[in-house]
Amino acid sequence: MQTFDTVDELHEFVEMLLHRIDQRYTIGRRAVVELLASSERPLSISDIETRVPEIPRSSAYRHLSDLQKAGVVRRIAASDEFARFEMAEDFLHHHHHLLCSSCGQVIDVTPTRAFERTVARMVDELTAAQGFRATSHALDVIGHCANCER
Amino acid sequence: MQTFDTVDELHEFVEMLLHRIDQRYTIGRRAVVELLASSERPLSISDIETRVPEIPRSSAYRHLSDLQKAGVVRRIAASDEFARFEMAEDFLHHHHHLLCSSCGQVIDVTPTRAFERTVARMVDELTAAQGFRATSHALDVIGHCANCER
DNA sequence: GTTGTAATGAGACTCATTCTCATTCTATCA
DNA sequence: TGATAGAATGAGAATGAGTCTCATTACAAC
Repeated sequence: MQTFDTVDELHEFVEMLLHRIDQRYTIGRRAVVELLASSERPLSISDIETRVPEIPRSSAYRHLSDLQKAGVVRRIAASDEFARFEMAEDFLHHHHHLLCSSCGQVIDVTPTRAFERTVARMVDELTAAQGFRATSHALDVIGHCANCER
Repeated sequence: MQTFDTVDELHEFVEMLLHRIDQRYTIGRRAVVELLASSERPLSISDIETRVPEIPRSSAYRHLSDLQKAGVVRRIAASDEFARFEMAEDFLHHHHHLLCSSCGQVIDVTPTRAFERTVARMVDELTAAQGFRATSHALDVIGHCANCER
């Protein structure tokens, strides 16, 4: 996992990942990265539109898709109909998601080491029999967030 | 978990769940349930359309949504753009999913008891701090299926 | 500065999913 | 058994998230 002391280091690393796939690190992409990196939780397109209204929708989608290809950003399918985006795990601690099935909110939670060791072992078992090569995993807990739970 | 010795018992249970929410168990819904219950893997709408062409798309969607409300069916967001459907876990063993990010295929896998005990404990820890009430969880393993892996 | 290529913005387009509404079924009760 | 009211259905229109196109703009390299 990478850690970044300064925002500049973050941007440098992103730039490197983009360069790998022959992409430039432009103003618009930088704005998206800055927003996602400073956000506590995964953001939907409309969240992004609200907070950075000067980026048009089509560009936002394109930036996210390019950043995803570069391994900077991760797309997650929530329990409601729209996708959400967050920084890839190289930029964050490995974590899982609590999905509120009432309001669609997504909350990040960090697992213990012990748990992740168990998960990794289990994933190996599960996939080996199927000839499946795992690249990542996600544990989603579905339920109701504190707000919706009353 | 329910187990069903005969198809009739399955249908009886589904009917009960539908009645709870004042819904009838009609021919169309029965056909959808029979298809999902006999399928090895989660099905997309176009899978369903192919195998039961006499059910129109709009009705299939409505049946699935009604059956989901009744707790008979579960909708899963795969890595590609379309949703897939399978019987709810009361009708199946508790299981997790391998998602192929190349072809979108979804494979069901059954975890060991030990693993699920660990998961349950972990889920409790994670959610308690957030005031989140968990109703279920899903472990998705993302990677490439045997077919796409060459 | 020029030039070739990549990135962007605006809006058209696609297509999975949902909605509408006229028609058909079905449970219930006379 | 028939009548009737409410529920379910089918066909197609509508919605809207996400993608694509293409004319314009920015940028890197010389």
